[in-house]
Amino acid sequence: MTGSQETWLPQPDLDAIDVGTVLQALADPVRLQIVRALDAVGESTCSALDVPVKVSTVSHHVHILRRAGLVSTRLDGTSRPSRLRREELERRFPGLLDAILHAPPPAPPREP
Amino acid sequence: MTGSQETWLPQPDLDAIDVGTVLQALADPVRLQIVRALDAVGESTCSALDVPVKVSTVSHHVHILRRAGLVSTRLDGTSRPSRLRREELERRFPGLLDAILHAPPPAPPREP
DNA sequence: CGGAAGTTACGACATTAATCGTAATAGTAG
DNA sequence: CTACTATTACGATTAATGTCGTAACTTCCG
Repeated sequence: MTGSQETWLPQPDLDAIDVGTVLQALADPVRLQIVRALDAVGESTCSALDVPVKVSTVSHHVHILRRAGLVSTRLDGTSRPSRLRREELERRFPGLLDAILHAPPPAPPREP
Repeated sequence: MTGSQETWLPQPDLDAIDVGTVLQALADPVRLQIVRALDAVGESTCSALDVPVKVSTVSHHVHILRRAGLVSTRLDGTSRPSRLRREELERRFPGLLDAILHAPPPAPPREP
């Protein structure tokens, strides 16, 4: 049919992931920024992400996100674009990802 | 009427709290355990919580949770019982606390 | 086949954070 | 007023973790 036959980097079964692992993965500001960026663009490689750290560090963070079950990475030639595991996460932790991604930004401190 | 006149430890305005701060506070296993315990019993002091660390460490973790806007602490004589800021958290981050507290435990790895 | 580009694994360094023991503080009962 | 209890602030130690530079690896294209 489609003949897509895509290959993916090995990723954990979400049922075996504890919610604490997910929270720990999302605790880092850079990783949260990566998750938000992936939510916005849908799919991206490490080098294409606009984050204030070096590419090798981005790769490290994406690796942690993948181990925590948050993203899946596709093999496409020399490129390895990653995306959020939306549907699976919604089934495993209903409402969690949405609650985090749609959280309103903090109000600035009141100035006199 | 009731004349309760309760006093509380200073706590931040939830509107000024970033979701990243909340996630970072919940990232530690001990703190997540504390939050679950408070969810179960409603209110508790540091020394009454059943966690595998010393009381001074529990106090440290509760302090972090309070700074992150997750718990509020009441002054009651020599006792300082803390509780979750449920309603406020629900208004600030709808669905977040429930998603975390009601997350199903991980499935054990398949054994042959 | 060989050069070029993108990605990640590896090792090292710096920073952060968790934990504990002890001391200081505040309230309560006798 | 004094002894006792509960809590937290403080300082020190140890364990994690984020960051980077470099090298190795894979794929694509001429």
